[in-house]
Amino acid sequence: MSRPPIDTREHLIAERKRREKLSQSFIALSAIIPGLKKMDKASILSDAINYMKQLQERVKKLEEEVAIRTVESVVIVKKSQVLAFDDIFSLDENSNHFEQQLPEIEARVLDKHVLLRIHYEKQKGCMTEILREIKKLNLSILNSSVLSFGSSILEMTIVAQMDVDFCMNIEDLVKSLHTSCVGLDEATPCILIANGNGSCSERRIGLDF
Amino acid sequence: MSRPPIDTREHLIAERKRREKLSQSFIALSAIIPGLKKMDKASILSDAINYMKQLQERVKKLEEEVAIRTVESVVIVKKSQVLAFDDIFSLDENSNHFEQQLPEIEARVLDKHVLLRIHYEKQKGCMTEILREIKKLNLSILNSSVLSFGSSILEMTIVAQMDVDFCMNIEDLVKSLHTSCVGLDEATPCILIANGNGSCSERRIGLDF
DNA sequence: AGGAACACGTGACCC
DNA sequence: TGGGTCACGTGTTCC
Repeated sequence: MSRPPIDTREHLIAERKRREKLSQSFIALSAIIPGLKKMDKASILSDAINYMKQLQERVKKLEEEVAIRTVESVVIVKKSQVLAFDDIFSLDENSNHFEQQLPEIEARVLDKHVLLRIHYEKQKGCMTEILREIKKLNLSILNSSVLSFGSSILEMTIVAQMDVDFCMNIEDLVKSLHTSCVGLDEATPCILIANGNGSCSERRIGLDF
Repeated sequence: MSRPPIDTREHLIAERKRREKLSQSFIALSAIIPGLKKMDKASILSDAINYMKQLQERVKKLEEEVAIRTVESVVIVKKSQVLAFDDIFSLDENSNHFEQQLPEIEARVLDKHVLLRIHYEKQKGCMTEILREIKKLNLSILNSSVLSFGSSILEMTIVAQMDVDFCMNIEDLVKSLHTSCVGLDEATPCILIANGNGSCSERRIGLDF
């Protein structure tokens, strides 16, 4: 208490500066709050609080959503393929460079079901071979579809159920199928079946599906 | 100017209340700003401003990312997704969050052929509606497949041929179909058809496929 | 009118 | 010791 009022002038202008600074901050704050009608300090503060809480919740929700979408999106594509995606965009979309990264395999799991999608180059008997590989992995095929895309590409979609002794994780499943698909490029034993009408049909050995 | 200082008391306590209210607001504001060290008013305000701007930018970026992940397909994968792939494997693969990001649409082109893959939640009539949308876009459907995945998800694969007047790029095609799929969530006109045997079947209006 | 909001100058307090 | 911050009471202005 009791100080000599010598520096009252300095104190005065210092306090003015401080107030001015605070006022500017209030204005700056009000400027970034959307939909602010009342511009008095109390309103600015309370609206800032509400708006900030809204933003925080929104960020939280969006982050959760992005995390979810990150996990789910594309599920498991091989890194070697993924890294090649950048090149795709520099190319003409109508050109068919897709084959160069085939086969492309994607898997996703829902409870005991597995959805497999295999995009690959047509080869004789490859479809049955793949189904066979899937069965080997303790998956029971529920239904499947094979669509021809262009003249040389197949789009195969399979829904399968995990058998009780299925124990692979999804990544290994994809890797295993990928290996199997690539292995099809090498010679695989075939036999020719006489159809009785004079023609022949090709058939793989040991097919049980 | 110059008012009789009759009501100075009321004025005094009113001003006190006002100040108290402002102080409380400052405290409340400071409470929701993370990492705030200095608690003086100037710091609270400026930190609030900075933090709020950060939040706004973050929301904007996250929204963009979610939009990208929603609209874009696996083929048209953005780099931001690709870079996140490493994280996928550290998460629980068996959780089924898939429904939350549906529909997922993928398109790829090969000469005049288009391969469409639509992964989405089952809804009455959605399949025919989607086929109809595809036709609207000047695409002739060559063949299609619908597989049920789990109890509520459909995996639809379609190969279509571009009509002579097809002129969309692949990205717009995906966006357009996405919009259509999302639109199916809202009410779409249906009529009930008497089957003659006393039962009824639901049918969409205006189907031409 | 009379309530509400503001800026001001000042005394006190704290590193 | 000062530079920075605060709360206070007051005068003024606006609706």
